[in-house]
Formats: sequence, structure tokens, C-alpha cells
Amino acid sequence: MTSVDVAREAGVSQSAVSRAFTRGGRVSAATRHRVMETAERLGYLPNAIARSLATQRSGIVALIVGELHNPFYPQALSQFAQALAARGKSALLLTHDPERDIQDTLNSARAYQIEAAIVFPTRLNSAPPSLGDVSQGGIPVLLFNRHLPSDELLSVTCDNVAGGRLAATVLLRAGTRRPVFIGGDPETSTHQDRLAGFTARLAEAGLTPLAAPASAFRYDWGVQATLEMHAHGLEPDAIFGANDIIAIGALDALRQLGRRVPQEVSVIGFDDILESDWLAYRLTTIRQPLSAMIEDALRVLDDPQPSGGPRLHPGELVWRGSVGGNFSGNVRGDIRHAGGAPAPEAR
Amino acid sequence: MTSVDVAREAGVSQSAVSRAFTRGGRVSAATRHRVMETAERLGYLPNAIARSLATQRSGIVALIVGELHNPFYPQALSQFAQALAARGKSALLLTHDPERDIQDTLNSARAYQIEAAIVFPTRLNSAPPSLGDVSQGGIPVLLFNRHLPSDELLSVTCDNVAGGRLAATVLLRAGTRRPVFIGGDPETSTHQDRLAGFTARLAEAGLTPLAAPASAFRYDWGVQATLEMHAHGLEPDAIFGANDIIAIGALDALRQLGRRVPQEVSVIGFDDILESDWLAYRLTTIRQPLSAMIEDALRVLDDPQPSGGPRLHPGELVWRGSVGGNFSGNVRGDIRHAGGAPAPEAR
DNA sequence: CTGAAAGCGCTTACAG
DNA sequence: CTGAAAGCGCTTACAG
Repeated sequence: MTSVDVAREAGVSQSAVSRAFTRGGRVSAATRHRVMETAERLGYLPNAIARSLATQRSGIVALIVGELHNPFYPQALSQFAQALAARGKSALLLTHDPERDIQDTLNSARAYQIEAAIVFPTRLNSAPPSLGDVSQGGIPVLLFNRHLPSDELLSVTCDNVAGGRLAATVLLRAGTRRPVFIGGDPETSTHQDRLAGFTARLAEAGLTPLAAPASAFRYDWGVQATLEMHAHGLEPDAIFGANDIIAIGALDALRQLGRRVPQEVSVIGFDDILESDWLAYRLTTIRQPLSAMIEDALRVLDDPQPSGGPRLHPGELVWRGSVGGNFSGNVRGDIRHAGGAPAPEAR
Repeated sequence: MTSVDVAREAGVSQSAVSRAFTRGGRVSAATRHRVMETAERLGYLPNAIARSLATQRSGIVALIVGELHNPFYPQALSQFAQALAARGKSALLLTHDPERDIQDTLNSARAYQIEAAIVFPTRLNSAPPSLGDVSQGGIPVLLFNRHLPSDELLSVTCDNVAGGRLAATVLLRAGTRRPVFIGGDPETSTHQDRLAGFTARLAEAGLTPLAAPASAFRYDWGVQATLEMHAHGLEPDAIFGANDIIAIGALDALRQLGRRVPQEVSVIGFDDILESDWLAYRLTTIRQPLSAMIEDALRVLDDPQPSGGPRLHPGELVWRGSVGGNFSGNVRGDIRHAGGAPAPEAR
């Protein structure tokens, strides 16, 4: 079932059919109507593959993801897919095996004449050797949520340094004297920037983090790091998890250790994933402005600019109750109270 | 940069270039080598769009998802994408807005000459009017995790009736006298089948569920249903959550109510999502055999068969500690113990 | 094994 | 506004 079939049936030329299906196509209302009607009757649908070949525009954007252990990524992925659909673009989903060269993955995307690639570097190290010349094909590649030290690639991220500072501010107001940072993958910009901001702000108050172990952005690691700290006699009065999933692991470990949150220990995370709002956690955290970040990413891709480093979006404090004290006033204007529910008594 | 450019540069015909890039293509080792070398040098990559048009096979499979509130779906999605890549296929990701007709979504997929569509019906009612004639384009459509009452579409699901029975068996062995089912979306086959199996098995033991409220497969609903039950003076001694996310909500509500798990109340779920293994929950559940289900789905798509109802895969008990008693012996041969960790004392 | 050529289903100048 | 035709970048019989 092709445009030729429809043309024959409708008694018009094949070009007319094509024009009828192209918005802005120069056809009379009459022929357009005839064409659409017979197309409907025959169940005809224009072949997007053929159109792509003819127009030299595929309308396809690649979304490249690693493992999806961190719930932050599926949420972002889903929003991206919706935003692309709203713009009439299609999303090609590729999984990136961290064992393989990311260039291979990008090549299989490039074969589909993608207009851009968005990389969710769940397990990408900060400086994969090959990513540098990835744009050789001329297609813009955008890193989402992380950036490379060299800033040679476009990237959209949360302002993680400011977010780290904010976390420190919040914990300081709660009166911390013995704060700790539980890191994620130390090779990532998210880990590094959050730690840098956190440490800098603490230093201003004359404090140094008790410890800053690092390993991976995983729940298990949050648990393990917390247990090990206590096994070594280190008892922090505040924990900043490099992301929510780590902070949640820390909360579970603290519960197992019998340490009360937030009375004895404050905990703060980063991301604001769905799970952070669960009653068992009620995690105070720095929310990444996901929608704004996605809009920005898509805007940049529409209008390819010179790289120029990561595009930063401010994080926002979500107050829930895993940190002591209270915040009836704003901290630097960017603290907001989430929901109305107080922390459960049972905590 | 096309095959013509490479051909000119390598001093061969364009056909030769094409053959060099086609496995099984009849070319001498010498020319293939020449071609590959200059292709590499020029950064040439065959155009998959053009190939699709020429071969009439796109190699694209559509993955159609709704909202991703339930972590079960991202996990499945990610595994599907990997499995497809391993078979040399590409995944087109489409989000389905439940407000819109699913036919629209399928059409935009069909335009890309997809070879098959896999629908994750996160918020699809059991009988959307339009899904019946979806295969009009001749492309197989497969429902993953749910089936329609009419069974007019291919589907791959867990054996939810047997799973529901298994849940009942487990709770009966734990000595339940006042079991409850907290349902999900009552219009879905997953809800209906799990409830049917659960009720049937309880009936054999002379029991009827105290209640079976239903609403949606959401965490919030698990919390709310549990709180409302208790507000109405209904105090179950066992809860079967229609899926893990509901069961987790129930666990959080029970903790808030001060009811001890598993001493006073047993809780069992369905799916085995990552969160179920978190220390705050340690949820005993029926695991869906995701890998086997995905393999099966792909096998069916390779070899399109007459529909013939849902293809069922047996669920498997994962024992963690949210149910009283213990299972040193097998129940019907399909109960397995998960991990080595005992339920935490603190529960 | 190799090359010339038709064809996949569209879009889009080009004439009319 | 409309149609005939070239062209998008491949694959694959068809001859040689």
C-alpha cells in the first residue's frame, strides 16, 4: 500500500498524494480531501523511512542509556520520549553496555541518520577516550546529567556545586558538627561537583567532612558505606548521600543500627526520585529540575550552538523531615517546602 | 559520505561497497578489504534508512510504554532494548498517552515500517476498542504483562492465576485466618487473574478474603487502602498486594499504624522489583521470570503464529521475611529461597 | 567475483 | 494547482 496505489484509486498523480500528506503542501482543498478519504479507506500511511531518505531528515533522536538501577533515569527517559513525541520526533532507544566502546553504540545510532543523540551516562566514566570525536558525523551529542572534565561535549546538568553547597547549608542549620559525604562513582562529575560544593560550604563554617567514601551510585553502597563507618567507630551526625538512592540506603542502614533520624542523624540526598517520598524514608533532598533540564536539552539540539561547557540548572531543596530543625524561612531563596505531610511520628 | 564516495575512492563499483558491508555478500577478500579500509578512512557508515527502504525490512521494533510509575516496567524495558540490540534490531521508544487512542501511537510506529510492536500496558484498560484491528497493517502486536479478555492479541504474561494461588498457599501456611487482597486497576487482567487464583485457593481452605478493594497499581494506593481498612476496623492478618509497589505501600502504612510484620501481619507482593529487596521492606513476593518472558516474546515475534491466547510463564516465590513462618520445604516445587540474609531483627 | 541498472516509496524543483 | 521526473542511498537480480 503506497502513495501510488492511493493516487491510482483517487485518480490523481502520486505527487498530489504526497502533497496532501505534507503540511503546507500546495494542493487544492478538493484533491486533498479526495486523497485523504481514499487513503483512509485503503488504510494508507506514508512511509516514514522513504520520507526520511527523500528529505534527508530522519526525525529520529537517539536516547542512549546504561543500566537503569537508578530510578532517576527511567523518569528522565520517559519524559524525554514524551517531549520528543510532542515535537513530532521519534526516539530510538539504545542501551549502552559499559563493557563496550560507546562509539559502537553511537555508530549504530548514526546509521539511522539520527538528528541528535542524548546520552544518559549511568555508567560512563568521566573521560571515555572515544567520546571526543563523536561528533565527527556532525550530529550533536548531548550528555544529560553529567559533563566531561574537558567540556568538549554539550551537556545539561543540575548545578551540582551549588546543590552541594545547599546540602551543606541545610545540614549546618540543623547543627551538624560531624558531617559525612557518601559518594557515588568518584569518576563522575556529579560526584565530584556535589562533593566540591559540599566541602567548600562546610569549610566556610570551619568544618571538614568526617569521611567521603566513594564507590557507585547504588542502594547497596549506601547501606554498606553507612554500616562500615559505624563499624569503624565513625558516628556522623549528618549524612549527605551523593544521590537519593545512596541516601535511602543510608537511611535503611541507620534504621538497622538503631540510630534515629533526624533526632540523632540528619540525612539529605540529591535527585528527588519517587521513592524519596515514600513513608519509610521521607527524604529531604535537592531536587533536579527535570522538566526544565529536558526542555533546555531539546532547545539546544534544535539550535546547535558552540559547546561552551555544561548548561547548569539550579537544584531546589525539598524539605521532608530526614533533617533536623526546620526551615520556615528560605535558604538563599531556593528552598521550598514539599507537600504538607509532616514526618511520621513513628520515625 | 555515501557508498558512491567510498566506491570512487576505492576504485570499485558501488555494488562492491554494498556487498562488502552485507554479511554473506559475494565479494573477494581483497575488494572487501580495500572497501573496508577506505570506508574506515572516510568515516563511512552504511545508511540504515536507505537499506531499510531497499530491503523492505526496517529492523525496528516499537516499544510502547505508558507512565513509568511502576519500576517493573523500566526494568523490562531496559532488558528488551538489550535483547533487541543483541539480535541486531533497533528499538523505537514510544510513550502512550492514556488520554489518546492507542491506535494513533501505533500508527506513528507503523510509519517507520516497524517489524513488530510490544505494548507495555501500564495504563491500558483491558479492552480498548481500537486494539482489535491493530494488526491490520500485518505487523504483529504483542502485549507484555497483560492480556485482553478476548485474547485476540498475542500476549506474554506471568501465570497470574497460579501466582495468586501460590500467594494464598504461602499465607495459609503462615496461618492466616483473615486475609485481604489489595487490588490494582480492576480492569486489568493482572488484577483479575491474581485475585481469581488467590480467591480460589483460599476457598479450598474454606476462607474468603476479608476485602478486595481496587484502584490502581500505585504506591499511594497501597498506603491508602491499608489505612482505610484499619480506619474501618478491618484488621487483616495477611495482605496480598496485587503487585510489589502496592505491597510496599501496605508495609509502610502498617509501620505507621504500629502493626508488626510479620508477627502480626504477613505481607506478600507480586513482581519482585528491585525495591522489594530493600532493608526497609524485605518483601516476600512472587517473582515474574522477566528474562524468560522477554525471550519468549522475541521468539514469538520472530516466528509469527496464530494468536491462541496468552503465553504463560510460571511465577516463583521469593522468600524474604514479610510473611510469618518459614519455608524450609518447597511449596509445589516452585518456591525458592532468595539470598541468604535473614529478615532483620529490627522489623 | 564484478559492474550497470532497476527499484524501494517518498519529496520537490521544474514546467505547464 | 497539477503532473512527470529526478533523486535520496541503498540492495539485488541480471549479465558478463
